[in-house]
Amino acid sequence: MYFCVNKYLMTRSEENYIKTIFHLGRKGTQEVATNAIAELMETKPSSVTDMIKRLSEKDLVNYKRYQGVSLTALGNKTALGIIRKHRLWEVFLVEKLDFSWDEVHEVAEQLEHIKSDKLIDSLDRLLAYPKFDPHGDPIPDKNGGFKERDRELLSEVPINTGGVCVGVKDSSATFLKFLDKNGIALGNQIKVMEIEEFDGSLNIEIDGRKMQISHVIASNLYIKANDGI
Amino acid sequence: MYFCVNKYLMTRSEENYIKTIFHLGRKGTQEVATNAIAELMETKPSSVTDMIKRLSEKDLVNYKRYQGVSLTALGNKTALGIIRKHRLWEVFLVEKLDFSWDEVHEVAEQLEHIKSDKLIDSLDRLLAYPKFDPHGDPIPDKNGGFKERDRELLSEVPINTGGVCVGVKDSSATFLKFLDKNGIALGNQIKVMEIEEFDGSLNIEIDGRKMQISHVIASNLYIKANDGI
DNA sequence: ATTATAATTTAGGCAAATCTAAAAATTTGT
DNA sequence: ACAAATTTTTAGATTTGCCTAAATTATAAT
Ligand SMILES: [Mn+2]
Ligand SMILES: [Mn+2]
Ligand SMILES: [Mn+2]
Ligand SMILES: [Mn+2]
Repeated sequence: MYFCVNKYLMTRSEENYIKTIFHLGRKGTQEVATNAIAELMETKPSSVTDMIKRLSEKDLVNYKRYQGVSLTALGNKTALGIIRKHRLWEVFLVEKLDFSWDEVHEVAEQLEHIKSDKLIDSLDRLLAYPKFDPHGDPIPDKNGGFKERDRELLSEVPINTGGVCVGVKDSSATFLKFLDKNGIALGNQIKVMEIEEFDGSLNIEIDGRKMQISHVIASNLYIKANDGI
Repeated sequence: MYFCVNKYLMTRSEENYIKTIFHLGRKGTQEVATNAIAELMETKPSSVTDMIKRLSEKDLVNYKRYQGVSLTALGNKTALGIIRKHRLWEVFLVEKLDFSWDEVHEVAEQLEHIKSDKLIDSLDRLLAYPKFDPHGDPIPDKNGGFKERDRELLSEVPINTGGVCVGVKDSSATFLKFLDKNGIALGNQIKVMEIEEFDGSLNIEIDGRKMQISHVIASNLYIKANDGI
């Protein structure tokens, strides 16, 4: 098949594999391991091998036995398309249907597989072309254009650093509900006041209010440091 | 399986069969034939038999070999849930995303399978609880409540009858585009002025404008007759 | 009442996506 | 360098959903 724009022929399962490989490929720059895919997708390595072969057949991934897998240009573009849909739907659910940020992911996992360019582009327009999803993750544009916002983990910045909370690393419902309960949200001004040597916990000031958070919490919050004067 | 609320375990294919059986069951009051299902779903009778057995196993349909099939109470409720979703999504596409009424069906066929009560009920609220979809078909409420609007085919009403165009029987893109081209839309006032004996074509007045339409067209337009004084 | 026709079901097979168990290749530890 | 541990792949089975071809049952025609 020459020039196979296979976007519309892909199964849901294939799309989910491509998306997972994309996410795993971002972290390390190297090839993605079969076991890593299996673990993240809660499936068996043998199933992964099967699927990888099919994806390789369709020119979505580069694959050599025992050597791990990586996305081709086509695979990458496909992944960005799915992620665009996922994140736009998440914005829709929050902005238009009053979902909370811990409820959107599950439904977006389904909606991201709906096939219609017109649908997703109209949705984009309805939402006024948002650049970030409810968890602070960037939304690829129509052409897969991606602006990775420059941000740092709260746990990694030096003392006295102030900035805006712009994202979460873990976007599990558990963590998000924890943040809600403690009044931590995207957009808040956060300043690191003190770091406990003993357990790495942080004393922070968040929108003027003082509180203490564990290292684990801090290592799952992204801030964008305030512009130095 | 006792008390199996299987709504969330159903496959897309199963849902499509249930929906088709529902639609076919509405017309004639009797059992639905295997061949009728196969034809409407563009599949083979043997495939239908296969699926019917599975659905029967799950208590969604009543089935006796060679005797046709009908929905159980559970099957009926399931069908109404899917149709509710389909039609609400169609309204969404037209009202919020500026789709035209001939573009919505295909996408709604996909969206109707998204599983989330919260999603569909929020969508219902966003749309202000619409009672009819863009083609004039009634939208079941949360509990499957259905108000079949009383309406008649334009081809069946006597001469001089006037009424509002409230629906289409055929909602194929071809027919809908034809109506667009000829300035016929839901909400128009239509009055039958004359019926040609030769070919059954009708002279009508539509929102004041006179035009002639074939019998085929008239037999695919529903009107609600004006209240007599 | 047979026979012909039509509808439906069965039998057997195939592709996608998964699994378990076993084999093969790679990596690690000494 | 070689054995042990780990990772990955293969082999073979299962389920869903579909197909073709053949058999069965029901219906219509004479
Ligand atoms: Mn998500
Ligand atoms: Mn997100
Ligand atoms: Mn429709
Ligand atoms: Mn409709």
